[in-house]
Amino acid sequence: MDRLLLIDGHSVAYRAFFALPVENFSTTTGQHTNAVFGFTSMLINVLRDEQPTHVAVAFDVSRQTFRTTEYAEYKGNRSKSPAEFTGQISLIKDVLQALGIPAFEKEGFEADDIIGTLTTQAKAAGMEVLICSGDRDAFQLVTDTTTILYPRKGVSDLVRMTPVAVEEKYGVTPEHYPDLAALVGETSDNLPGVPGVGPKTAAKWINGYGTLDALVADVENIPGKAGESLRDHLDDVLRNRRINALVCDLDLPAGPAELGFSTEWNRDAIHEVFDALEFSALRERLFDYLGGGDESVTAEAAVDVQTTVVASGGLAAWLKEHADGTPMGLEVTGVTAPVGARAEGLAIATASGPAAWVSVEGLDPSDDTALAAWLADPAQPKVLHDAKGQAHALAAQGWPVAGVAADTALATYLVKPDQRAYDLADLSVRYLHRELVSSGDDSGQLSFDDDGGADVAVQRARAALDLWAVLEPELESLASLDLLRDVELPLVDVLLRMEAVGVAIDTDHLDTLHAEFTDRMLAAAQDAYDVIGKEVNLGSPKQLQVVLFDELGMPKTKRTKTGYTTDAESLQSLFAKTEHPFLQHLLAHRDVTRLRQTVEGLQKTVAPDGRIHTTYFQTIAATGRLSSADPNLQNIPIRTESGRRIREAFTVGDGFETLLTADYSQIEMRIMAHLSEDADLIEAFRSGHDFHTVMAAKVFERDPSDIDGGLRARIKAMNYGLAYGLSSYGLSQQLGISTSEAQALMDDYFETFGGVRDYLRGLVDEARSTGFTATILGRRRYLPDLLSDNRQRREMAERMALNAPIQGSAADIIKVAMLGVDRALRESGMASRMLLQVHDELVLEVAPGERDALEALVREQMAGAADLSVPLDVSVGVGPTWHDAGH
DNA sequence: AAACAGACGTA
DNA sequence: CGTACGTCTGTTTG
Repeated sequence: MDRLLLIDGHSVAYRAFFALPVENFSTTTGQHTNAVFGFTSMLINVLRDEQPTHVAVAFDVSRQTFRTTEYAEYKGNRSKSPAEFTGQISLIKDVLQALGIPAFEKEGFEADDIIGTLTTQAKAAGMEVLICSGDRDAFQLVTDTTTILYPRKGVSDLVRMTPVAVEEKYGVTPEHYPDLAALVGETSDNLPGVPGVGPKTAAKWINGYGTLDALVADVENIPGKAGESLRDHLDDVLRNRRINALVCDLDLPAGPAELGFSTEWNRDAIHEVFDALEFSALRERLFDYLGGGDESVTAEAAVDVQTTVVASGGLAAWLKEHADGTPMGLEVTGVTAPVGARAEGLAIATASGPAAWVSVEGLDPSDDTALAAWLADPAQPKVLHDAKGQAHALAAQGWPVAGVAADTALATYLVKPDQRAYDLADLSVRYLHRELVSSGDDSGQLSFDDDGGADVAVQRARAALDLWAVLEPELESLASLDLLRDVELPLVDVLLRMEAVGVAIDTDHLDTLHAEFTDRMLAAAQDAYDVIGKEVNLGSPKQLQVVLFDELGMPKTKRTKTGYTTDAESLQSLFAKTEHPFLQHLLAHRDVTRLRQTVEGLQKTVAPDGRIHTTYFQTIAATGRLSSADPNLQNIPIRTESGRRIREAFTVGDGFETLLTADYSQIEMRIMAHLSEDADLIEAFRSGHDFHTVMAAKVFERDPSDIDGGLRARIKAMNYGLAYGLSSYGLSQQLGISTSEAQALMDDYFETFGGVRDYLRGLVDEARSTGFTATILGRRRYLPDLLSDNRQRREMAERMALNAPIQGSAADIIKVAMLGVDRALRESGMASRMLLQVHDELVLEVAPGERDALEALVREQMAGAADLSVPLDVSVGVGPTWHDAGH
């Protein structure tokens, strides 16, 4: 049967534009090509996977259509398309022309109308139709023979919208989809729907009445609030329905039968276009498809990989042949968490093509030995993506890893620290222009994985290796190669061991706390209910708002997106005004509920060894800090007495003498002193007296003995706020003083510490001109928003620019300290070990008899982690629990 | 079931 | 209207 593929060119190109970062797709002449790349990539995939016999692409011409005449605000919310996008549409048309695919456009109409018309004609001619569009209006065309390929995310993930799929998703048949859309509205087209009517209600109505017309005819009898709302907005609905109906009888220059698609291409034309776009990888994919037409062609074919599935007893020989001291990509599959880690398979890829897959199960003893030796050999460089988890898996099999020459997740993090995720498949597309076959492909019908993920793992191993080849010069040009090699990479091993060791937990103590907090929670809730005479869900801000502002008539607090805040600070101030006892019980309930939650969370994560093993993430925080998760041990309470009792549950483990904590005092202000070279600030630290008092004495020009608690508190708040880009408003809020007083305080402060003022100002200025900030170790953070027209974004970026070098340098320093402590511990042969890092604090477990030596070692390594113009002060505490060891 | 919002713990 | 995080609960959306 004939099969017609219709593509909404604008919609797909626009999706591609936002799915692929524009900065990674440009020609040497500076032409942006991300949208062209994404569009072409999708086109090739669909041609390959769907094998259409006829193809056409439809484009929008301009914004002016019969729809804007009907309703001037149609798509009125759409901002102008970005400058980088304009121009790419015409390049897409060049690609289409080279491929002999017709492009349609029609003045006054949208691409969807062209698609509607061609679909109608094709159906009449008995053709099967596939529509690729990100515009939901097209759903009305879906039938048994017309399917929409709707991009779910990015450009490679297409969902097949069949009649069943549409009905499953929206609860109505495709022909009624526009009825539903008319009721619900379409934000992207700026078509408001009926307020209070969502897809559920709309579907119920339409299915009840059969059609929108029947519903409208009986509109007077629709019950409830929703019915009233419908009557109030009936005109909108009818207008929406007129607008979202596709025109299916346009006069077009060609009909479906004339859209026959052939791969008898003019290869010269294709080469010319792809050369100009610098799409070498895509061209290969295109010609692979042309040449083979074979179902097994995958994107993998674009690189030359010869996978050997290593049979039992064959690994030693394979390694002997291929492990020649040049870097190899490694990917380990299995369980990669600190607890329960297990390696299932390993893929090893060489840069020249040969690759091996080996299954851990049933590994021959000679293979085991050879593999262990290769893994542990520092002279056999390995490149991994996100090595720590994989190293856990290998360690669990008794295979320690050495010679990790690069971790491409860490490398990318140093290049782009603001990205929250570093998925290898994404990076492969971005940097290598290569798609990886994904393992968890739920939409993909073809799964021919009899080697337990061999294909996927081998591709990933190779991708990591190739990615490093791209990233290494990039890091070099950023002067960040040392940071990777000397800090981030060696830190992986330190974190690995900290995670594996974990921290001992007194579970009985946690149980006691849980019982106690539960009692207090129930009591506080009962007290609160008694005051207002009924039970509400105290954990629901929505219900609380009803009680506080409607029923109790309290003054309104600060607005949130959905109402008024009920946060602790606001409840405190409400209590100050009203003295209503409900507020006290509510606050008490919040506090103790929170503590109980924290305890429960900890209880759930205690491993069979009686210890908690957190996971440290090294690529999350844009400033360079670590983060801790599952559980987060960097936010265990300390401020309140009850909270501190939770720290009593973190104890010294069996066979060890005590816990030791060591933290930097005022590290961020010290970094500021060093970087600003402000003489007074430096002197304040060198004096060795109470820092905030000395600072206050300088600002207020008094003797330190004349500084009272109030003055000290003001300067303390100022000191802390400084590196966050504190405003006079923020300072006034914090101190409970007027904005003008706060401003005066800031003025005095900056007059005293002119060097600090100049430094901070220079920081932002420099970041604005270079586009980034840098820490003492050269860790960058890019802040393009410093040039934003939007004031809020710009000011946010300015505060980030103030904070990033300070917070980031502190992160650099403690990372260096951790490496030093770890190295010194191993070199001295001590049995004590590092357990936790909490940004400026380290927690260690002291082996018997090592207490004094360990303290000296830790002090030396932490204080010596950076050479600043002020001393790096370290305070140390010792005790059987984290609470006792704290200070 | 997943995503978002609000709240709140740490440095 | 102060930076950087992670996690819980309730609520809305798909």
